[in-house]
Amino acid sequence: MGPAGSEVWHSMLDGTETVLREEGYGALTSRRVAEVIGVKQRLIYYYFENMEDLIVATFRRSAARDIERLQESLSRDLPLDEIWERCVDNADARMTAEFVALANRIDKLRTEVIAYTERTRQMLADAIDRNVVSSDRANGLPPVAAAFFATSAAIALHREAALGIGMGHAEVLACIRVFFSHGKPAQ
Amino acid sequence: MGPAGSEVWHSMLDGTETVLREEGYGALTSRRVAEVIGVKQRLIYYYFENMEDLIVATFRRSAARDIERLQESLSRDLPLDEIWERCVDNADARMTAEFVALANRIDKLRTEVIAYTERTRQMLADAIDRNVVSSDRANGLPPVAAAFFATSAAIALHREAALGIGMGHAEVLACIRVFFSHGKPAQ
DNA sequence: GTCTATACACCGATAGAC
DNA sequence: GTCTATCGGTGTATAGAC
Repeated sequence: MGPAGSEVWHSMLDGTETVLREEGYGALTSRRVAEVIGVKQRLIYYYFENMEDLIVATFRRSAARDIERLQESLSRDLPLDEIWERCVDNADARMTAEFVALANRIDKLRTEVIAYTERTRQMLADAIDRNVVSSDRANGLPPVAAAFFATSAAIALHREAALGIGMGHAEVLACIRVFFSHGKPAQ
Repeated sequence: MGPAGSEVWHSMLDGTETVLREEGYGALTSRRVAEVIGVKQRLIYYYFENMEDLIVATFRRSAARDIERLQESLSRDLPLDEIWERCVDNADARMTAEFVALANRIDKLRTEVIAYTERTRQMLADAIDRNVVSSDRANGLPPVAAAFFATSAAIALHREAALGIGMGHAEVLACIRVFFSHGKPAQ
């Protein structure tokens, strides 16, 4: 077994991300990852016991980075609209969708995806709760629902944009910006 | 080539839907579809030139049914909340997500998915426009954005439920019900 | 119309040289 | 650590009997 955390190890995770993002999980094979990063297929199995382990490791690294970045945004008490910008501009939305699809048949990955989803939803809901003025809450939109709508919209926006659909996107972005700009300015 | 519209032809589309819904597009193979409907794999290629044709035919039939059902709901001037119930209770939401994933790599399918998405969004937006009272529109939620939020939320609800995530779902459903129950009663 | 049988490509994973 | 070579399985798609 090759060393986890080494340069080659990281490049294998990079290759996995690239294939997932650009070609989807149907193209995610050990041969394809090896080709993308310029090594021989056999080497994948020196660093990982099997493909599932490689996939789980890739998601773990990606999720850890995401949560770290989100925490950093929140700790600096950024205005909500900036947090939203970081969510929707996240180029990994397509990749995340592929991970979710894979989670339906890889048990170890499902556990990770569930934990990541619930963790980030709670973080986003807490941030909304701390920052959104009460008039918005009077509209009957609890923070956790706002977090859900925002992330599900972000995912759908990316998915449709990838297909070439733009209908209603401008209106949706405008609505979310208005909602998130109702946050109190950083104390 | 076997006759399109025959009993066997329809059962092949049924099998494709079943596999997509229950196992995802990673499991969608000619062998699997044949097994599910109880015929030999060779027969698939008597009725369809290749797998892509089978997939496109399946989506076409499913989309046509969806639009017909939506039209029927709208023509009877059902209250909005009933239309929403039909959307979110639609057992095909999982299947639709798999079609979208497939559309990223099957050109003929992408065209169909785009047309279907834009058509149903317009229909839903029009229905909202006709039925939602003006106080809701004053909140800054254009009909097309409401249609987008509702469908993206419905998709995310199904996707997360399939993984075993339920966080915030009750709040989201309550919000949508409240919004849609603001519709005027059928004239 | 439906079948058996099969060609060929590519998959995950492993043996073993260097 | 990285390689060549290969096994068994499974995918799409086709040949040809009945």
